[in-house]
Amino acid sequence: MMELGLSLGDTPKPFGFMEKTHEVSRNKGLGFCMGLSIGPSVPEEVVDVHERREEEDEEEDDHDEEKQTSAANTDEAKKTSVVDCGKRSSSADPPIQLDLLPNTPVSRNQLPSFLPFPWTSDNGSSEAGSSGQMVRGFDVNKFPLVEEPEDGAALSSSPNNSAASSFQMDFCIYSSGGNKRDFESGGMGNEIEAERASSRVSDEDENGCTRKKLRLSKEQSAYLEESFKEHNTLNPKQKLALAKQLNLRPRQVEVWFQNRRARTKLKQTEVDCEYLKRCCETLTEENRRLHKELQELRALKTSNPFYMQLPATTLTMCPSCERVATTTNSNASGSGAATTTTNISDPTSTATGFSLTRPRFFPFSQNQNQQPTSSSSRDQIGKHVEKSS
DNA sequence: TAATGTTGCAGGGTTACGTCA
DNA sequence: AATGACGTAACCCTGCAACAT
Repeated sequence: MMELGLSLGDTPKPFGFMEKTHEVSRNKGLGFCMGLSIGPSVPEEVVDVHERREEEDEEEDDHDEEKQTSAANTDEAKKTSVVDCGKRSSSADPPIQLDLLPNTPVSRNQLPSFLPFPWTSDNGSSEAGSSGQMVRGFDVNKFPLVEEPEDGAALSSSPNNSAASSFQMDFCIYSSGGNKRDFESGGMGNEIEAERASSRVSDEDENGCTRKKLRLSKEQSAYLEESFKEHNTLNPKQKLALAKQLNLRPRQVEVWFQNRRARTKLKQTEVDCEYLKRCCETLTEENRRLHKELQELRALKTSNPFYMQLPATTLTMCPSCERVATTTNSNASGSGAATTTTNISDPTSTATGFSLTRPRFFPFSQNQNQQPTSSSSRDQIGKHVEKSS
């Protein structure tokens, strides 16, 4: 339980960001016990898609096997990892905006629509149509190989669109070596072999094959980004399907998602820190104001002794039902038993152990007759937390 | 049934590379 | 041309959960 502060002033202006926070706090609570909460949880649509994805994995896997035989071929995968973006205006596509807010709808038309996801129902339901789209978007068989100098030069003319993505690394993948946990048994075919091989890259310092940083193309990044918005984690089938579609190694897809999650978390942490900083500043200012009001009230009490004989209004927070009860004390001077009337006014309040006494007449307040209302009382109470200490 | 080993995965941290001002 | 900042792909390590023995 956290003690609540004593507010003698009128209702200050509400804080917009606290209003917004209430919605967020329903999902994942962090921060103050007043429901002051930050941080998005997993959006519902993400969960839905993820669950739907689980159901569709089986049939999509069959589709992938039919559609992506060339990408599964390791020889082909070694030769090229570029995607066919030439038929789409890649440079005209707007950059993908990172959306950290869970309830913010993501406009699908912000993103390049050249490819359906292998796990979406659209793609899974109509194999022919999706397959055709896929061919238009990422037909690796049509694309010139990177090794060929003239074509490769044309591809990577733009520094930002380094379409010759993974050739340098792929060049030394399949030579030798092994990794600590990559000796699992089970014949899953070429894809697993490719993934195993991709895991060995770190060990390939001999033969002059050091770790080479590879920039993904815009199309690959955009597709991965869109995929990440659908679900921020991958199961093996999703990983393989994405790798096939983008002509990347599954390890690359896996790493990209790991890094993407890390970036999201880092960004969210920054947002949270900024928010908490603003909260702290707001509370500090409110505390300062309340102290000032308290001093003024005490000064007024000493200078005008009749002032405190006015009936006072008490707001009491019911710990059980978490509602604010308005209590009118007919004898605030303390000379007799007080008769009280109670009105439950705020069904949304969550504070506990809250009680404040406020004179009906408040000479230095701006809104003298304003009572804490249901829309803002919780915020008011929340802002009074830890101020009285 | 508990203990132990294996495997896969996610997260945190780090490194190294590519890009840009 | 050199350089530092920044973004990010790739990696390493660790912990955890699921599973098998």
